[in-house]
Amino acid sequence: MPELSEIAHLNHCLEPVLSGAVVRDVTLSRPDIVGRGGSRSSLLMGERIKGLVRHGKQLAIVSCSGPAVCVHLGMSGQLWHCPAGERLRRHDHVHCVWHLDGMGRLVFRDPRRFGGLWCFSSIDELTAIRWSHLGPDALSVDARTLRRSLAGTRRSIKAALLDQRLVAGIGNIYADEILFAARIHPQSVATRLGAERCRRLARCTRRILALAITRGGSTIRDYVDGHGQPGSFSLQHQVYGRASLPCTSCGNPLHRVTVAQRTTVFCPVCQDLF
DNA sequence: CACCACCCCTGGACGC
DNA sequence: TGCGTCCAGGGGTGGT
Repeated sequence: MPELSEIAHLNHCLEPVLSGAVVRDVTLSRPDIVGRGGSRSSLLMGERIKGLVRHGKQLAIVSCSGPAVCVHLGMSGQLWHCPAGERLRRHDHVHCVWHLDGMGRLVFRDPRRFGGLWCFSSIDELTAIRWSHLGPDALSVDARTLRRSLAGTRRSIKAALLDQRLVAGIGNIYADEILFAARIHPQSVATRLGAERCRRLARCTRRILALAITRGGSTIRDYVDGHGQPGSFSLQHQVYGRASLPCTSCGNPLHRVTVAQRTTVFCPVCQDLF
């Protein structure tokens, strides 16, 4: 389940490999995964790749002459580089393959098809159309911005953190991990967090995500990085997937509730309700 | 406008 | 072993 950390790690893995590569051909096995009426020809065919740009959970592949493709991995999406001469590790659910001139292939695979590709004439157009409604990137979110965002909503803090319009990049796994680190109950009303707790929340958000990036992201089921390697942050999850197991801090059993239609695990002792 | 329920989809876990 | 059922969740949509 790729979130910001997984996409950031992907960015680091793929950028050196893709920068300067020329897209010789594109195989689009499932045209319906391309949004905005895009087609095979609008997927950077013949373009030289300039670099990658990430915002939240989304990654843009930007070409030197302008056109850009936005990649969203959704729930089960994978994007990896297959070096020249190597065979694809998996063929099932591979929806798009970019054949790079002398540089192997870039592969997009997404079994559940919650992800997709979107074509734009430039990174500016992509930013204006697709990213304009997203909040600031969670990796560098500051307390003041976070507090301003939270002040305008009466939802639970967990629901607010998952809302990409307020902060971009936090998914279900890291929302729980961040709230545990900040010792805030997920069902706390967002507006009731004062300045001090917003500072703590912003600090924990940046720290947890940055730590996860250094570990190569979480591995839950499908996730692999740009080289096809699984991440290792799941070994460090304090609450996610640990319902009824002892809290790593106080030893009491962790609780499981549903918040904003998402499974939520927290420690009722360590995390205060506001 | 704010918020919530529902839906899309498939693979894996689990029970019988 | 094999089959049926349930669950996971990002984000779009439509209803309240």
